[in-house]
Order: sequence, then structure tokens, then C-alpha cells
Amino acid sequence: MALRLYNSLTRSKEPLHPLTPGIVRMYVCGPTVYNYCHVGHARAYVCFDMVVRYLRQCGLQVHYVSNITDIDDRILTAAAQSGESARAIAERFTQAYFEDMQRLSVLRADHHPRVTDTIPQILDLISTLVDHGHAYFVDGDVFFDVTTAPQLGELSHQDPEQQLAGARVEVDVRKRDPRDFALWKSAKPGEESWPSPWGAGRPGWHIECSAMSIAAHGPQLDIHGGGIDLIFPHHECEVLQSESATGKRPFSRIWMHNGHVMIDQVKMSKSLGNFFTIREVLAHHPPSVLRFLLLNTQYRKPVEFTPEAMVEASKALLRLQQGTFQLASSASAGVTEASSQWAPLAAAIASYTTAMDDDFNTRDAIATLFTLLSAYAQDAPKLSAADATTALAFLRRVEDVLSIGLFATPGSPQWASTSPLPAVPSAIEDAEVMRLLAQRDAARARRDFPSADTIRRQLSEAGIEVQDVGGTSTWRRR
RNA sequence: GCGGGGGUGACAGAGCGGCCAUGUGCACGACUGCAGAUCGUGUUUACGGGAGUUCAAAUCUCUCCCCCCGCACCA
Repeated sequence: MALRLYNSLTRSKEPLHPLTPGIVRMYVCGPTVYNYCHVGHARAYVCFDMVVRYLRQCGLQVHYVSNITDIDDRILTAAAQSGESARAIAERFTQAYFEDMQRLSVLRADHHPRVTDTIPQILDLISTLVDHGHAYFVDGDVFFDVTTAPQLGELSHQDPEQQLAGARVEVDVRKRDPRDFALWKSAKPGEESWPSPWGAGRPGWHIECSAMSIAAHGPQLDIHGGGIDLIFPHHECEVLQSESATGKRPFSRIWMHNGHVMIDQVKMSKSLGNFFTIREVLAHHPPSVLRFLLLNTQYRKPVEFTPEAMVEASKALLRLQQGTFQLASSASAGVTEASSQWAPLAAAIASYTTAMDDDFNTRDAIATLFTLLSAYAQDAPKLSAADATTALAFLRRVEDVLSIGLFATPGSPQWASTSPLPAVPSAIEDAEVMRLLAQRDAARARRDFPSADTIRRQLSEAGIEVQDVGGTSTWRRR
């Protein structure tokens, strides 16, 4: 396997050599559940879902852990504003997160630990840091002492001396060094809190990921992922805490960071208010189209999210689905162990593998699909069922990784459409569409074109667009 | 200020020393009962500006310009 992945720590592409041969320990920073996830979150989880799927297809056993941060300042703020309990808010948005991910075909991680279930491990980790002189206590709060960690700046590649030059946040005067960060925060009256040796409180922002990763994977892991905005301070702090507590380096062998989703060339973010939630987008587009859009750019590059981009994505995806549909209809159902001499297929398999092995270049991988389907369209008349069947097997393998609905059936929820899907099911049911289409096919077979056209017009008025592809008809909701 | 990532044809976006990326759009043609989808052919010197290295540069070096991201809120 010639797989190479970009490591933010070394700033270069490296082969993957897991701590335990054949087994990949992987952790991805999950959401803080105080609101619905937006397209930016979707990108992160779709990208890492693709990574996990591809690694598994390469024969690696991936142990994938992704946390739920269900206690945090922002959740407490939301609770104070709405009057709801922090726990209720966290629970509600945790469920929403899982629903959104399921619709986007993001597989569940093997384990989704929650911060509130990990408090004992967090307290242990903080105690260890205090005992070893890496952390100190100041009236209710515990801070990490950055001067005890020589690896400061290693992951973010910052000169530690320069780090405060552009600081945007006011520095807590109780810190010994302005760069120190909170491991434990004392509770204000009424806030959800846990008892600790330092008084009632809750974990600081960074410690939970260290604790959960160590609990699940041990002191070291192979791949740690998240959005590029997490490199600093979040992941930098994780490195300092984890390595100082366990004495093992590196905490993670490979750090992977996905690029942002942009709106008008600016990062989509909650604080700027320029975001679309996943459910807003999915109210108007098939989930496969959003997933396709996100995977149609290499995961480290920024991706522009616009209505036009969604339309273009749906057109491109529709072509792939149409092509796959035609290929499937010419493949022989009985042939399973097919072999093919068809050159474009071998070329497609080779370039797909090269693209994916090169730090998961899904954009390039998708380009090979267009090339393959276009070659198929040209060569179709002279190809055997075995050729088609082998090509189809390849497309299935691709679909297992990308999960963009290549094998969607016409009219199904994953079938791309350029216009919004109705939020509520339209007046006409799928079964009724199928029945009318069967009637129309029969009419066409006996060359009764006026009847066929009447049915097509009738369906069109119900918002169903019918397309004749080869011998079969496909349809989609407009 | 410090650190990072970019600027590719009408648009989106790969490539990162020599070979047609790919998709969308547009134009013309083919096929189809019609429509659409599909197929073919185009869309003139595509690589931010300038200098250099090389037989050969979008790709390497230097320099300048512009955009974005991070700097203790964030996927």
C-alpha cells in the first residue's frame, strides 16, 4: 500500500505506520452540542468518515473514536438564556447531531464518549498534571503551566515567544503566564458542576479530548483529526497536557486537519453568523448532493458553499448516477466472478487508487469516475456483460468509501436533483409514480405515443420529471 | 507583527519538471417517436506580475502584488 497522508505535525505527507501493525487508533474532535451543526461541521465529519472508510477498505482495522462535548461555557450560556437545563440542551443537540450525520451517510464511530461520562478520567489526568508540577491551583481553577512543556509551539509551528503578539482575548490575571490555559474551572452558583479536589467545577475546554482519547486508545494514538481551526490552541493544548501526563511522545503520530467551508471567501462560522445548518440545507437538497459537494474538493482545501455550487454538484452527481444506472442495466446479474480486458477500467482503478492514496484526493478520484463512465458510454456497444459487471464492482468499491449515492435508484432520496426536494412528500407517492411509469412504458412499447406523452405530462404536473435512458425510464422529483 | 494555505481557461477545480485532468456553462453536429439524458467536435497564446535555473517550467529558485486562515471563542 502506497498510502501517504499529510501530517500537520511534520508538514509533510507520510506513510501510515500504526503503533500496532494493522490497527489504526483514530480520534476526531466532535461537536460541542449547544446548537445545530452547520455545513462546516458536516465537512469535518464527512471527510473523516471518508478517511475511515478508505482505511478500512485498505484492509486496516480502524478503531474510531469521536467525542461529544456536552458540557462547556457555550452550553451554559445557552442554558442561562433559555432557562432550559444544560443537560437538556446537550441531549437535544446530541440527538440532532446524530440525525444529521445519519442523513449525510456518516457512519457512527466505534465509540462516542461524552465529557459528562468521562469526569473521573478527567480528574485523574488533572491530578497527575498537578502532582508532576505541570499544573497549579488558583482559587477554584486549575491552570496548565506552559513553561513546564518544552513542546509548546511544536504542532502549530509557532514561536512561543511570539504567541501573544496578536492575541484577541483578554488574559486572565491569575495566570502565571498569559499562555497558560484552564484545566478545571470553578462553578458559578447554579451551574452544573462536579466535585473535585479543587472544589466544585467543570473541565476546561481542552482537557476532555486528552482524557477521552487516552481512555479509549491509551497514551498514544495514530491519527488525531479535526478542523484546521483547532490546531491552535485546542490541539496544541492537547499535546502539552497528554504528553506531560503520560510521558509518551508523540501523543498522536499523525495530525490531520480539514479545510474550512467558505461563504463569499470567508470562513463559515457561528460567530460570524454566515452559516447554514445541515438541516436547513437538507430541507432543499438531497443529502447525497451536499456530501458530493464536500468530497468534490480535497479535504485540506477550502470549499466554497453557494447555491450555484450546490446546483453544479447536483448536476455532476446526477451524471454519475445516470451513468452508473446505465452500466448496471447492462451488467449481467448472474456473472459474479467476471474478468475484464477493458483498458479504461484498469486505468480508472489505477488512477482512483493513486488519487486516494495521495492524501485522500477525492476530487481527483471523482474525476476518474467521469472518465470511466464516459469511456463506457462510447464503448458500450462492444462491451461484454463481464466488462460491465467488473466495472460495476469497482464502482461499488468507490461507493463504499465516498457514499455519494452512485447506486441510488431514480427518484429515490439520494438521487440528485437540481431543484429543492419538497419539504413534505408531494401529493404523488413513489408507488403511484412507478405504476404510471409502467403504464407509460407499456404504451411506448406498443408505439402509442399520445398516451405515453399524456402520462409524462401528468407526472410533470405532479412535479415528476421523466427521462428515457436507453430502454428504461428514470425519474426525479423537481 | 508572527505562523500557515492559496492565486490555473467563461466559472468551479485537479496537476506540482516534458504527456488530453475533470465538471459546469456556451456553440455546432449526432442519436432518440417527441423532450430530456447521452455521444462527438469546438470554446483561439489557462496557469497573479517580473526575473532566473533547465534541452524543457503551471510545476524548481528569487522577488513583488493580492486573497484567505490561526494567534488562547470555533469543525
